[in-house]
Amino acid sequence: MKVLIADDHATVRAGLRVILESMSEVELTGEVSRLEDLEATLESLPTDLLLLDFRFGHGVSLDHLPRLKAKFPRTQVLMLSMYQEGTLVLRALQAGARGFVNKESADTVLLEALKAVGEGHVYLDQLSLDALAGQLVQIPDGAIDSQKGLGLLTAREHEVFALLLAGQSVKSIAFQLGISPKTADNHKAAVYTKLKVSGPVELVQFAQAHQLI
Amino acid sequence: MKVLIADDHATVRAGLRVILESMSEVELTGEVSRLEDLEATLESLPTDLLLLDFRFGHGVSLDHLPRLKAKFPRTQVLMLSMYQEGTLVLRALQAGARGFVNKESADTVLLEALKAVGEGHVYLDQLSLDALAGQLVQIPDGAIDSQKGLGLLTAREHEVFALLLAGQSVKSIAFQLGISPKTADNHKAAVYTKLKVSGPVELVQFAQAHQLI
DNA sequence: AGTTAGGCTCAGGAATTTCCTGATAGCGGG
DNA sequence: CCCGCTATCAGGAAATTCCTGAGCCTAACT
Repeated sequence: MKVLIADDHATVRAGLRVILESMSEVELTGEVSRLEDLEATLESLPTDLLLLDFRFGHGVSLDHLPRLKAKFPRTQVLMLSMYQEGTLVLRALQAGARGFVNKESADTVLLEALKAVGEGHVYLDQLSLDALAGQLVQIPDGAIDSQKGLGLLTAREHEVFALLLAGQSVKSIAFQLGISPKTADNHKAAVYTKLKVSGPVELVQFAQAHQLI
Repeated sequence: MKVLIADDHATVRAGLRVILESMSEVELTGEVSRLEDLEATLESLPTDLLLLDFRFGHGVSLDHLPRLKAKFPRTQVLMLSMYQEGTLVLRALQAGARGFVNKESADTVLLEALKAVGEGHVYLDQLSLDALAGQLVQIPDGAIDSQKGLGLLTAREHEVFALLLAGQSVKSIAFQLGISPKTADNHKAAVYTKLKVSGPVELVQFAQAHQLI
């Protein structure tokens, strides 16, 4: 099985190389460090399996996946992600990736993934599978969440919540509502607690998850 | 872990019983052979994991899943299918099932599945995973390039950007990247400037607008 | 009526984060 | 060789967050 590595970071490539060498079926045909070189390399090196960094080249390599798959249909793509890219697993599969493995995973996971994808199967590590399933669920959270989450907010807290989602600072929220910044701050804290979020990022993501945005 | 078996066929139930007995963590609390008895049994027997036949009671048990999940949210459902129900894996996950295993699979697969689902993870056997991925692929028209502000980010800034979207604090980002909090802070500032956002909320919204989450 | 509970308001103060500035070092291209 | 870019670090002022306590009002319950 001819494998090509595509990752910006030399250290990652080196690590992958070591892991791949332990697999007799794998023949590492080359490495690519820049997105610009990827297509040309694939043209010159027939490749069965492309180990593709999720954030390869500046941007999300996902965007290029459909084109790659169209151009090199017999090359299977196994995505490597540095972080927990959660919701992007679905899009990766939709774009034609055949596997998704976090770089934190044990070497054995990567080897399993290589084997599975090489044999024409799909492979997702546990993190990605859980994330994907979470994405797909569309039924149950409604009843529970509306009570455990948004339903708990008081009127004032709802206002603050909405203004926070608009990107307003606590100070300007206080001004708009005609209350003290301290009070607005307290409302924000109450919102955080009730929605079980611990920062603005999670707050927006909560809203996004509940289609409030 | 309290497990309940729901399957029409006595032979299947017997087989499952044997397999389950080999797992020390599992406590088999009961068995249900008729769909009509399922809800009543779940009410009387607190259940962590429901082993549910895909074709339980004449019909597709999938249809009842959303209601079951709403009524017994803490009960995780592991679906057992007799045939290759391919296209239905997606619907099962959407309906709230946490796992899908074919009865043809080896006993070890079922045990793995039980363990994973019991620990809060999702489990799909190879057949189901492949089927699911097949369902999801959609090779779209043109590759979408979302490289407006993103292209401006350096590699390091991309990493920081990704970690910020994961809700991490600057401090923990610094720790993960092995750099000073001050440096990470500077990277964050650079990201803000280049993406023309002025706070975490706008940052997440930028990501959302560019389909990065 | 009295009591209790919950919501809204405010603020003190410590800890933390942000924001701006300056500075050093490596690396690659002209 | 110098210049620009990147990565690194840090100082210090300003702002924000986090935790805590507290007063007031209304609604509900006894």
